[in-house]
Amino acid sequence: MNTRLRIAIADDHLLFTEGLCALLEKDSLLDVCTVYQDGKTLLTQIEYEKPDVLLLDLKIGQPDGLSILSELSKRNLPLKVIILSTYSDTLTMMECKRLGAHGYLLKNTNHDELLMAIERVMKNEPAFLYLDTNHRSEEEKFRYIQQTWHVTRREWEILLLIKKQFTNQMIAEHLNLSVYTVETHRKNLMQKLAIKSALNLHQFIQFHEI
Amino acid sequence: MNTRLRIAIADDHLLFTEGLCALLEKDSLLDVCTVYQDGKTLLTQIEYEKPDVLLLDLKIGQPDGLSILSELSKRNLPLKVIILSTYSDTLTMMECKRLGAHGYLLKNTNHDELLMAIERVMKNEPAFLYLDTNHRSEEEKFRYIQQTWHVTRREWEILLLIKKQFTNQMIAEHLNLSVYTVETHRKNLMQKLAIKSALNLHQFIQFHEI
DNA sequence: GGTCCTATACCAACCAGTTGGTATTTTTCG
DNA sequence: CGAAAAATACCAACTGGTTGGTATAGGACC
Repeated sequence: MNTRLRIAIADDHLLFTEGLCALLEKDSLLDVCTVYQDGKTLLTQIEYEKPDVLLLDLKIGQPDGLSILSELSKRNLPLKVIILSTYSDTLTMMECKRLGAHGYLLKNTNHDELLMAIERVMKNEPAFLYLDTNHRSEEEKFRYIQQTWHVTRREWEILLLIKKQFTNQMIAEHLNLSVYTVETHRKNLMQKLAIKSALNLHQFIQFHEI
Repeated sequence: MNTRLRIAIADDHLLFTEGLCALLEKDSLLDVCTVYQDGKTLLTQIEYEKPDVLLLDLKIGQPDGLSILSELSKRNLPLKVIILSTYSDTLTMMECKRLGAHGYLLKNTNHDELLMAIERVMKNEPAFLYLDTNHRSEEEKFRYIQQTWHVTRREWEILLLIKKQFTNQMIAEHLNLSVYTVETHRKNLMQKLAIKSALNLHQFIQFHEI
């Protein structure tokens, strides 16, 4: 059987969904079967539509994206859910993964990355932003992290040492810096990554397989 | 093809390996093909012996267990490695997992658990002490953790709250205790689990899927 | 009744990271 | 060259966890 993949979109911004439809249907292997503009419709109708992949905007209403995700997971349907979000917020991403999402993309992603993500989830591989790439080189990882969160080279170096459970003091000695400098880098890192504690920073590192 | 599984044992205590052989060969599906008494012999001969499963004592010498593990991982053989260790030390366990071990058992495990672990790794499932059981109930998890590390009921409760990133202050309020009491419980927990920092405690929680 | 375990509580000193500033130098790039 | 970004450095106040103590009350088990 070689029928076209059935894609559903859940987003309450018509202009966005229309654009996305046009984009996706250029691909002869994809078929956008439905657009849901609210959560309630989605939850009542998705079992009749039976899409293969759902592109779900987290900010959809009634109920919200996370509730939908958790409800869909409970139903155990043969459905891959890819979250489309505007925020590159790791904790949200982790929550989505925990609730059973198969992928997580930023809305400023491009056509190719979306297709790749769809391809990946259909092969049962995770498609979480950068998470799906633990085979990339350090340098490639850095470039991705840099592009997404505007992390600088030095901050990246420090991130690698934090990963190794170095304290600020140890990092300072290792890089021949003042502890104050390390504090500053760390502070800036946390601001850029929207992270609130050392623990969350470690979770970020683990999640992104840095 | 339904040939017997070929098991290799690497341990420098003859009495232990002999006992283990006898135990394993009672099972008609298993065949202990080799016993290695040092790391060097293991590394030179294992590719000729081609066992399906290696039961590796971490404390074997020349080179030590962790080096062997890392070397074997690099060679990318069709071989499952189950670590046999005397210590229920989570950090070592995590290190073994990172270095590519497929399982990790304590030497005081029993025949059944060993067979189960072998079965699991042959199905490509991890067999790490308690890790392989995220389908068990909270209560079963507690009993296992309790038996392995002598964690008390109250300490367990507090562990569950630490997992949720509650601070000591929040835990105290939640359980109507003094912060001091929570500190004490936490202190005892860390002593029992041989853990040195809040971060390691969280790693323990994640590793054991508490 | 005595011992052991568990749970509770307290304390001071300490360590590490966090926050919200300021400020200077060096590098990069148009 | 000049502006912006990056890297460096400093500081005080604060939060939260860690260490190494002590101590008491209530059950459980022998």
